[in-house]
Amino acid sequence: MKFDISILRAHGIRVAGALYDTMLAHYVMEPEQRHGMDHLARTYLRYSPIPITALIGEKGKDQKTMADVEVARVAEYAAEDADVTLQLQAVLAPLVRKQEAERALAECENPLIPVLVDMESEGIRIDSKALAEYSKVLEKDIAALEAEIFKAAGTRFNVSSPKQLGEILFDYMKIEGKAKKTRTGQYATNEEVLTQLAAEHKIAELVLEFRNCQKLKSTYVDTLPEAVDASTGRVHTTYNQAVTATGRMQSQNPNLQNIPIRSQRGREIRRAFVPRNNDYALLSADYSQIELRVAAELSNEEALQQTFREGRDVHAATAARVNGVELTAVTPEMRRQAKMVNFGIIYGISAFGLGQRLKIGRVEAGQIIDAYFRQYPGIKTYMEATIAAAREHGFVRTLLGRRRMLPEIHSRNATLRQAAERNAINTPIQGTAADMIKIAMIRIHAEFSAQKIKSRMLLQVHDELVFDLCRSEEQVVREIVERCMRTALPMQVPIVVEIGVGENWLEAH
DNA sequence: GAGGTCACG
DNA sequence: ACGTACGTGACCTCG
Repeated sequence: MKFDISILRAHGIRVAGALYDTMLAHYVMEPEQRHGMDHLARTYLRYSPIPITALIGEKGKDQKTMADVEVARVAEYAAEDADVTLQLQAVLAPLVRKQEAERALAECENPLIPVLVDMESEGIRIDSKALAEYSKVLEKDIAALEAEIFKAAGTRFNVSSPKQLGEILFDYMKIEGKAKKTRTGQYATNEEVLTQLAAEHKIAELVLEFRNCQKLKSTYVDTLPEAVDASTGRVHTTYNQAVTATGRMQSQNPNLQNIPIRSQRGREIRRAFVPRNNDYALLSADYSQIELRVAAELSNEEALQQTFREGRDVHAATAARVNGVELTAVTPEMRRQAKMVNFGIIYGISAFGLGQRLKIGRVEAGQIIDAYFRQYPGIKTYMEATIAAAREHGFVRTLLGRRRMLPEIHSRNATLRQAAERNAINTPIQGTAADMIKIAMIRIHAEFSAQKIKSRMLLQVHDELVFDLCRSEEQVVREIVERCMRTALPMQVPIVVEIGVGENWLEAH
């Protein structure tokens, strides 16, 4: 457990119990300290005989304010020797109020706690047999690739060691004069470098494929079956709800938010995520282009909003505008560039960064950005206003009021300062999308309970929710999930949710 | 435990 | 001259 109990002592608080209010921690503690608290709080809730509603406060008649909730806590805690939470509340609640973060706390984070408790307890079923077979396939591929690599190199070495690989490629084989170095002076052998080399040198291609197989095997195929809980037969991840800088969640031990999908070899792993039994299927619900829609909303950029209202392909529409051509004249290359620019906007664009991604010069990238800002002036205004606000206050907020402090915004070091400026632009966008899906999760969970739905929410992957779908409930579950996700936050821009159902996670997409 | 790499949104 | 696209977690090597 990473949590350091000294934080309690620092506040002059006697340590008598473990429970703590996750979200209060979010606003006043460092990430390292929050991490442990977050886990402790939910572990406690899962095993506590005290009703959850008593711990987190029930919306309703006589529990309307935070102070009211405290009354309920006092009663429950009187029987326990657990005054830590209470005493911390006294110290921290005024801080939350001072930060005007009560909405994020009351509407989002606190009610989310029991939802996550249920999701973690529920777990997800995986097909360990299928993974074991896939492991054998990968093992053979890896052995064959390794043999070919040794042949191409003319020597044996540890292909998994970036240091050894770099020395073989650039010193022993001398395949390239101008080898890139990493920060520490070692040869860089990452995907970008190897892809460059692959055109001329077969060995680079082989190493990329070796790495791909090795990654899939060691991180997913061999590891997931080991994570199956002996008593439930399912994989139970741990979610941290209040650790990241933006308000997104994390999944760990194992991380179920980075299961492969982009490569053909990788996406096969999703076939091994299966429903609990034959009466169930998996349902996946995705927000479409959520961060770009949030950006259009926050910036009040009329043209971008209009594109979404008309339900058009936003990247193609952007390409048409920026290039000054008809929609029908947009080439795939133009669309690809426009997509990169749209992503760049969300990340807090820079000419250098865009140029690198598009493999074009900084000046040319700058011209594309200028053209973009001419077409979408609201985006430009929004970026400037956001940075100005960050400078004034030292922080930025999401729609719900979640804060991110940005002390580096005043740094004399340009690199640090510019990074803070990109954070200022990105955080309200990424964080508001995070607020939105969290609220959707709370409402879906509530409606499932009220209607005694047997289907269960299993996973959250930032803009996607995955459910064990009881087949007889398909219609009603589709309706609840789509509506709760679409309407979680009131927005001018239409929110679109795409839903798929299948025999496994891959087919549900 | 740091560094490098790579899986995801 | 420098050097960034934003947010994460896990695995492997190596000192």
